[in-house]
Amino acid sequence: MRIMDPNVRKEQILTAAKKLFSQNGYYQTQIADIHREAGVARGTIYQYFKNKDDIFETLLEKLYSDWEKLLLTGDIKSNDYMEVFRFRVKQSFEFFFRDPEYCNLLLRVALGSGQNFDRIIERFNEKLVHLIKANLREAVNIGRVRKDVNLDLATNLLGGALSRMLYYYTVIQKNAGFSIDLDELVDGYVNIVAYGILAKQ
Amino acid sequence: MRIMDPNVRKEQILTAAKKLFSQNGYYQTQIADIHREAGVARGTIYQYFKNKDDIFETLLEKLYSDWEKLLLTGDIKSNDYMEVFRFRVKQSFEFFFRDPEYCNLLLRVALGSGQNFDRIIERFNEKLVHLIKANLREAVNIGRVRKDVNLDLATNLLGGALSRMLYYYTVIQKNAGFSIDLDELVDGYVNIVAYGILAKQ
Amino acid sequence: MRIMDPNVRKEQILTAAKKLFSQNGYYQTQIADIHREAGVARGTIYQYFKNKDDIFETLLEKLYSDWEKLLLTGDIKSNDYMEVFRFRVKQSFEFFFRDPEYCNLLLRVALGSGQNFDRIIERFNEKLVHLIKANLREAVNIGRVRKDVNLDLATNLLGGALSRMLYYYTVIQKNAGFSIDLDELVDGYVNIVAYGILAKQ
Amino acid sequence: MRIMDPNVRKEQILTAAKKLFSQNGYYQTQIADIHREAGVARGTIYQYFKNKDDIFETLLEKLYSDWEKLLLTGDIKSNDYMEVFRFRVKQSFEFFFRDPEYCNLLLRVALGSGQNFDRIIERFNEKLVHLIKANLREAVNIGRVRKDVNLDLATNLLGGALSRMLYYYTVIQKNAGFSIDLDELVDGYVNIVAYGILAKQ
DNA sequence: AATGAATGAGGGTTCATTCAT
DNA sequence: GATGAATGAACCCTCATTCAT
Repeated sequence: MRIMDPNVRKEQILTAAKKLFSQNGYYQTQIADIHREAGVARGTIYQYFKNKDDIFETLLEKLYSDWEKLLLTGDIKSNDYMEVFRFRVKQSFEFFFRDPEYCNLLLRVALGSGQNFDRIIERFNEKLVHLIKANLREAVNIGRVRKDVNLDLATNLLGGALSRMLYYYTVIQKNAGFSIDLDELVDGYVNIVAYGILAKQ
Repeated sequence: MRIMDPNVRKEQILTAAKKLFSQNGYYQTQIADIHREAGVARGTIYQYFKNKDDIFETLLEKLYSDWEKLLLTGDIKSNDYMEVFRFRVKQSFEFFFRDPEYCNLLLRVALGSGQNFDRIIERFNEKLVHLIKANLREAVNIGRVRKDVNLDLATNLLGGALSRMLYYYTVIQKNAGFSIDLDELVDGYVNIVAYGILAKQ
Repeated sequence: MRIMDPNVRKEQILTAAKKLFSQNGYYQTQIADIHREAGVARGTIYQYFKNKDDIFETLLEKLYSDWEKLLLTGDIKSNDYMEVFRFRVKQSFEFFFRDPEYCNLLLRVALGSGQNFDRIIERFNEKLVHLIKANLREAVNIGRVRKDVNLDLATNLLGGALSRMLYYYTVIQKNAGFSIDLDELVDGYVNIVAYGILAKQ
Repeated sequence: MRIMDPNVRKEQILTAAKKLFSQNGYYQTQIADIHREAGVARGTIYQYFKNKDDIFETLLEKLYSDWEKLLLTGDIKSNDYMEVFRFRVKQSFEFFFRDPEYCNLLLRVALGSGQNFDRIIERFNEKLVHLIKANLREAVNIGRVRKDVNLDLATNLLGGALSRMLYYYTVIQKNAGFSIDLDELVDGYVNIVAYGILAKQ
């Protein structure tokens, strides 16, 4: 029994929980697993978290606020809409590449864990949608994006494509041991989204 | 309750299960809920299914085979690659519009239900990826699609965009009571994917 | 595993619970004790009762309704107020002599088990108080009881004396193996209450 | 928190415990509640008390010794048995009126807290019974009390009546905000016990 | 002496599955 | 085949107590 800085201890538990939730999902991760993985007594967990839900929510809240922070910082000054867009996309890739467990947690586990966490997921969604849609709208206004694109549709298309790529390249491929060139990915994404896949005639 | 045609009875159970799994997720749906919803005794369920997993898997297998059947039938003869692509996309929309519960089941519930069903999910994925990738490859070969697109990347991009749109328009919007013009959706999707979002300069 | 008439099974559980609650109190009786005593699986208990509280409450409700039934039946026709009073007192003694566990449950366990069951205890109290007080009031009106007795005070005095005697003679003495003459007890109680303890001068 | 006179600290804890035990009962009062209420660290409690039981027992012992002290002091010299009896009863009322929490603790909480404290409760009982019975016996001997009263029965009757009145007037009525005239209560009690409730014919 | 983080045995409850009817 | 009562492993959470600081 070693007394420890409460923040460190809390982090210790969260780290274990993140790993296990990400690996096995919410319902297939037991409190017993977490306390074992964290090297902490079972009861200790309940000094830092109200219950299992609370751990999971804390993880998601942290993910959300980290992401939000990222979006606020490191802004780019450019007049080219595509440049800005490219920057944002790269940021997201970097963010999730650094922490694939987060990626898995958000894009798979939380999504499928039932209505308990719908509210939180919704917050992510809204933020993402808002971000893309607002940018798109502006780009339409300045004539950079075609006037005939349906904003809602485009937003979902871009968002879905991004999510899937994040998931694929950070979770699936990385697990398989592939090394990936970030810039290549981002370029690939932006390119298709911008110009489509068709060859020029 | 009367004795009944085994197939009908099985269907009865599956229908109830689909509704509940889709609504509440795998772990938050109890056998008790299913038998109540199906109007069947608790024990009866175990005469048609080995266990809870089996029900869920059966549902997914059915979804898979229905989808496969769809892909085989109603083929289109056209020399235009985009025409074929458009046809396929519309098929998918139609398929999931007809049965939003399936859409939810596949795109949310199964995805987030842990490793138990990874194998099945993987089958879907492979099929979808193969479908898109094979088509893309051919399109590249015949010069319809740019040679510089990364096939893997494009596949994930197209697939992710499609999944998200399916989920958004069949589950989210439909619940909100919106009526949706299918052709508009498909056109929107194909258009962006083909030509990108940028305005011509 | 023997399937059994649900009412019998429920009674089986209640009987075990009554014994244990009465013996050891609410908090010191575990569900494990009850299912063992009842010769029933742990989970079975939850098919008949929502939770531990529910078992206890059911027991008290049953006690209450049995008692109520008793009070309604077997009425006596007599013009003598003391005769009626005597009859009621004897009824109560008989009731609790027949089931000392009930007596213990009500007069000790429920009373001391915290606010959870206050509402139910209160019901008993109100009924008892009402009963005594209403009778007293009438007896005052017809001039059988002194006009200068404070009704509230007398009610509590009579009730408290009765409770204590019930508890003493049904729980304590009976456990000690004494055999008791009911009529003697009732006479003793009524006599003191009616004429006091003082010798005539 | 500063280091403090051990007796003061102990008192601090006991005061908090008394309030909480009296309010919520033994099992529904947690050590956490007590240390919070006492404004003392959790561990500190265990420097003054062996365990939770010990706190409760200390409280009861204190109650017992306070009561004993009361019985020894302030004696009355009178040849009239009823005068002495009246004095004793008034003493008890005063004692519990001054400290309703004690009254609740003894008459409800301790009574219902299971066998752990039976021994202590028994001591109270014995003392009370002895007191009443001894006095009664003497009163019988000097011809003040009827020879035909059953001593055991009368003792329980008088004790039970007194307990209930104490509880009713110190806990229930006081909480309801009634102000009560002590002498009236005592007179009422003694009067009924002495002369009964019946009107003289 | 005082603190409060850490502990873990223990208890209530859930729920998939079995099986006597 | 159909039923639903019975089962008990499994899991979350509480809380009295300990002990390093």
